[in-house]
Amino acid sequence: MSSLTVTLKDGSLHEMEPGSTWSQVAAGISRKLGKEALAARVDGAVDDLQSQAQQDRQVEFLTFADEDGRAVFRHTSSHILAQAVQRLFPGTKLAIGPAIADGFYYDLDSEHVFTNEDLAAIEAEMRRIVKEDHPLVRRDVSREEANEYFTLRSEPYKLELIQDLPADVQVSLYKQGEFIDLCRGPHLPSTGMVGAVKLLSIAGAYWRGSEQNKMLQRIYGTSFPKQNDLDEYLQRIEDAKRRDHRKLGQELDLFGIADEGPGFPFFYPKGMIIRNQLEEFWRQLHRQWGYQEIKTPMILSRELWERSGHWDHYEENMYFLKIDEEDYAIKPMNCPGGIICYKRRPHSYRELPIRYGELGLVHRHERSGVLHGLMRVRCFTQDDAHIFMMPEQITGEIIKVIKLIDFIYKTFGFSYRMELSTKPENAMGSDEIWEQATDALKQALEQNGNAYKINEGDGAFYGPKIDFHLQDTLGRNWQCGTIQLDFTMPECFDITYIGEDGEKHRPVMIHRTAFGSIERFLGILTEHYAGAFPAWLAPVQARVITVADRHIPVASEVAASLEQRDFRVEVDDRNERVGYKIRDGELEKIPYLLVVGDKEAEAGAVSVRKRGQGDLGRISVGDFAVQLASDIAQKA
RNA sequence: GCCCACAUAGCUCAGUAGGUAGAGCGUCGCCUUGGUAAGGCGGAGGUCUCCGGUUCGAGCCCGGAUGUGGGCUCCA
Repeated sequence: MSSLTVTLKDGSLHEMEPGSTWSQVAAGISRKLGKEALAARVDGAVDDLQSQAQQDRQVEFLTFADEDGRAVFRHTSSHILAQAVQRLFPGTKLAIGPAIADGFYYDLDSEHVFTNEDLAAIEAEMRRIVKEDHPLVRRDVSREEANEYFTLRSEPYKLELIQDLPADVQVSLYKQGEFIDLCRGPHLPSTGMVGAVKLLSIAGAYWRGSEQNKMLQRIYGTSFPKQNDLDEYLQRIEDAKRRDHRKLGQELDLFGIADEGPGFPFFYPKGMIIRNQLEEFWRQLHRQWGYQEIKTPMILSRELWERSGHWDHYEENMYFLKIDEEDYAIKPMNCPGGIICYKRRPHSYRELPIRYGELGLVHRHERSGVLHGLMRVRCFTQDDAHIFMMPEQITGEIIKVIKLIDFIYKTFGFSYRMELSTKPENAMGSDEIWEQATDALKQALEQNGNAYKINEGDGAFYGPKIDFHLQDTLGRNWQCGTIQLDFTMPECFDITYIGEDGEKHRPVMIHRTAFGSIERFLGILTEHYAGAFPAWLAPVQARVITVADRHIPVASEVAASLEQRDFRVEVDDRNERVGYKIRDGELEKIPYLLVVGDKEAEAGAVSVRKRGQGDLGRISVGDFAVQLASDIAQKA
């Protein structure tokens, strides 16, 4: 019988025996690939290595280095988790157990409340299953057979899943040892390939993500081919914890949240310096980019919020109050205030676009369970702006905003991705207007050459939006910047401009932020820099350290001279040894420590110690000032 | 809001069989005047988150509230 031919990733052809599996094909290519391959991508679709190889296919072998390969690896890990749980806790009902970014989870329903001690036991059982090295065997079955099986096993969630599978989907089961799960696959050939597993946490999760449904118990875990990789990953998690902005905010005395104000952050003097630097940077940039700054009131009348649509569409996030028997609301957004500014007098088309920037403090009611340090709070300062323009200015203006936001993120070295959110259920305005606005955003993105993902139904109630998502050190994404295009509010507030023709016309609005929220951005920055803020942001840029008490006058002179040049300087004249004060300064992550003793006093110099780099030697105060100024100018 | 866990000095944490609280760091005082990541000695500092219960007696056991953490849901 003649051999079969498949095309490999690099375009080369590979001959193989009829009836061989992808696994055998991989092994035939190289020993290494045979060992490392986890799954095969056949004509674009990921398949089991155990599947029979077929003639004339494009095949690519996936290893742990591939995202899809990792997903298969983790998916099999989640089956092992479920198997272990059912061995130790018979009667536990299984919901779903997918692979996620850095691991996997399984949602379980059990009378038993799982504890951390249970996790250790389950983990041990998982290792046993790995050691037992069960092959995973796929079997396609009829719906009737699947229903029968899971009815017999009393697995209500599986039955519900089967019922909701589209009619044309083949139902399949995967078996490993005594354990059988409903699963589309693909899977590793055998449980023995899962080298190292670790269960990380237990959390509640609603069945199918809906609060209407029962709360299940979710066990999170991760797995790697080698113990070493797992250890490295766990180390990374530890490092990330050390960078947690809540911890650093406390340690560096920057900001915090008191029990007296859940979700309402406090900024201490040092945190305030960073904040003010960010805001100064923002103001300077926005002046350059043609924005004018405004400030609008925190409390405005019910009538205004009814008109803007917030009263109907945003009520559950708002705080209300009465003044002299009249209803008022604390602003959850700055836009109505910006519109009132625009409306204070008529505008000519010659003035447009008008860009009103506002660092506006907004309050939003967030559910108690979602609060998280500075990242998720109940009051925050949006670096907002409202741009009023003619319809023909839309694309150009949106591209400008994208460029401005890009410039800001690059200043901090952040990577980000963009998402376009479309009309939500709870929306104002007609479908036509939404389509027009959404198309305008798409056009700007495409014209500017930006890649983006579409997020159906996630727009603001008044318009579609482009969101910017930054990635933090834990790999979490934070929504920061946003650009929202709005045809609705100009209508609600009946705002106009006088056109070339002398008639009134309706302007279009952009709502946008770059930082998103100063608070969240500062939280992200704190983690990004691990608290070691660059000199332009650092609360203390240099600290002068005295060697002995007799150097206090010289140290004060050095500090005064630097302060005169507008640097943020402190003197540590405590009666302690140099080593002690150095250690303190390093722990406080101060960019420069300047040691002043006899030698420096005599030479009119300072010994410079740069954060993380150690002693750089003696230079004059003037030279140091030049160096620091250069760091600040470069935002380095 | 929901599930689970946690809440002890300014901070980080011990407190093991219920018998009216401990350490390190920080702070204050004294000694030391020391050259690049912690000198020495001493002192002060706590209604053990709050409310209620069990008990002769509660930091510890029980119930509730509040807050925090990990998630779910929701968002900048």
